[in-house]
Amino acid sequence: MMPPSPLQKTRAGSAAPAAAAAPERRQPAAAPAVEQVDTGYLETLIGYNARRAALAVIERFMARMAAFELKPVDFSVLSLITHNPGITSRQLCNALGILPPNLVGMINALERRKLIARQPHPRDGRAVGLHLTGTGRKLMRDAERTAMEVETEATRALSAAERQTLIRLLKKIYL
Amino acid sequence: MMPPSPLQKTRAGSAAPAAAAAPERRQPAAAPAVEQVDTGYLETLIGYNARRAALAVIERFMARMAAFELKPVDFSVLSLITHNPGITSRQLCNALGILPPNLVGMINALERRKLIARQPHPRDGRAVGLHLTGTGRKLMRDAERTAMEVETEATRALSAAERQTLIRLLKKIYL
DNA sequence: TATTGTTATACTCTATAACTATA
DNA sequence: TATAGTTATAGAGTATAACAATA
Repeated sequence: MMPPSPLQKTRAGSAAPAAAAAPERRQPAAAPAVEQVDTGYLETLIGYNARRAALAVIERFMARMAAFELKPVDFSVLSLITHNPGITSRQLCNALGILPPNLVGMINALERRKLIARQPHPRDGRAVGLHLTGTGRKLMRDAERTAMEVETEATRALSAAERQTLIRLLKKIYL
Repeated sequence: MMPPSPLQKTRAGSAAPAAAAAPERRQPAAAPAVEQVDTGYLETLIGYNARRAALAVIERFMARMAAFELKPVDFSVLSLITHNPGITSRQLCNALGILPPNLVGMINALERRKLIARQPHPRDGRAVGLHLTGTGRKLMRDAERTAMEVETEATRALSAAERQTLIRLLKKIYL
């Protein structure tokens, strides 16, 4: 997806030593060169850190879910259908922040793969209820187990308590 | 950017009560309707929470930075140049996970706005050092102050200690 | 009149191949 | 030969307008 890059840290405020190999010569007032990139300032920002962390986890998630031919958004859609049988397209859009025109293709593709089936909505003739097929249920059992494995791998550096804390604090940001 | 949607919570595992208004009638084996979308399962996943949180903060960030005509990536680029005068395009790409072809247009646009200037690299004839202009420095003083205000707004629900903890845990995920 | 699902379409973001000039 | 910067271009993701069917 994106080369995450080591992001080596230096403490902020340093003016970058120009030439490490020639310490004796007085340099003219030339443009300095950067030896080690200082990302200290950006790393103080919640948005920067949250995005980097999300990308790191999602990259790992994508690698593992490729076996099921599921992108993160496909997994999210199937997961919501799994736990909300009969959910409508509109409800999916609202829950996931997807615009209706962009969901149509995903739903059609999942239906072509026989993972989901459309059924008439019991009380609203405009809406269509979405349901997993047997094949879909089987796939999602495996996919959700894999998702849990990804969780374990991605949060390997965290204790169980830290993992709980992280999720609690993230929810306080976006809820 | 994206309607974040309230994301009302219900506890997981419920099979969705079909008709709230007609409790007496025995319903035929029809497709159920979903009254309240249950996102409980997705909310147990770090990737989901990190992405939602990142989008929430970035949305707020974009709204405030529009006054400076800076998108998040522009701010990141200018901020790295600010704290690393003489940084090269390649170093920017590595630090931010941007592919070189996609950085060219951004750099050109910032140069056209007289916010940055290219200077020859002191030791590598292929590379170009990037520097802020006076205008760029002035803009970034205001922009970084605004970024700090966004931090305060976005983490309003967190204590200072929680904010520190959140950043520390996020770094453990992606570093 | 408002809403669900849909089509068409545009815009942005991200990714790959290939070129040039310098090392 | 390898790397920095660049061009062109393809693909994925996200956005708005407008329509038919139903409420």
